[in-house]
Amino acid sequence: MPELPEVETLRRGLATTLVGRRVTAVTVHERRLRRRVASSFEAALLGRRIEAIRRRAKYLLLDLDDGAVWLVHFGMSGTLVVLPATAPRRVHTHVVVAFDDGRTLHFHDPRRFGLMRVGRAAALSELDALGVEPLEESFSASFLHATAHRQRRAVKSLLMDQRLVVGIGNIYASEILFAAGVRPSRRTSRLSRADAARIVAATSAVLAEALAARGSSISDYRDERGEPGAFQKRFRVYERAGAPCARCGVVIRRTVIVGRSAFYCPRCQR
DNA sequence: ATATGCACCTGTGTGC
DNA sequence: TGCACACAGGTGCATA
Repeated sequence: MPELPEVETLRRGLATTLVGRRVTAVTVHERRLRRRVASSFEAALLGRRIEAIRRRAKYLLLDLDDGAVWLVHFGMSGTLVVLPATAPRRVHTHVVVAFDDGRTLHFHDPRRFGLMRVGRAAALSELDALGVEPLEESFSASFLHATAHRQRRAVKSLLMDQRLVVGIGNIYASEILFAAGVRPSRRTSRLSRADAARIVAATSAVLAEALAARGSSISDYRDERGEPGAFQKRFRVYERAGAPCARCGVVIRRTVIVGRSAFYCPRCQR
């Protein structure tokens, strides 16, 4: 579910309520997530204080006062919501963590593609092979062009490859390529330096706009207060197959690239 | 080494 | 109404 704008929105919201709070209870109702929740999970969290909350790629990292990190990934359908201690858990609420101010954090994930574990930062292998952050300067036109030039796959698959650049998933890949005027099926080997520059500029513009809208809510995504984002109202191409392009009026198309839907305007994107 | 396919899950919408 | 099927904000492992 969440891509960078959704995870970052959650990070900001959770930071204001959870930093400084101490864990008073941990209940795991279902251990079968993408990886089995370790039997040591509860003990690793119990009694710890949250010192900071960071984001890397689509992962949330909660720094604990003993130096360990509580790592969360949301898969396709995961959410984290802050609720009163009395709130009932839902069918797919798999983990409930209580804090010393009486609030609880519910991890809800119907499809169970999410991840929840605690470990030393250096031992969290999920973070090892991640690429550059798309809103940092290291994601530059020269970097993208050089990387793209060495490969010949569809550019959309490159933008979604977390080993190169992180945080961009299926929604934002289509939206970024529309903003850049590049067709998602374009071979990376045929990207010009100017194309790369437009993709980098479009990436920061689209992600910034999505962050300002507090992310996209199609079905599952909610922020830490249970509120949906608003960027789905501003989709230019995603899930708009058959509708007219807002820029030129031509009908938006859907195609499949590496097994995922891609949406584009056949006139605005070449 | 690099690129694709498929598996992991549940829920929802569509068409017969 | 029931059923089959396609599809959904992701990722990691097997396979070509």
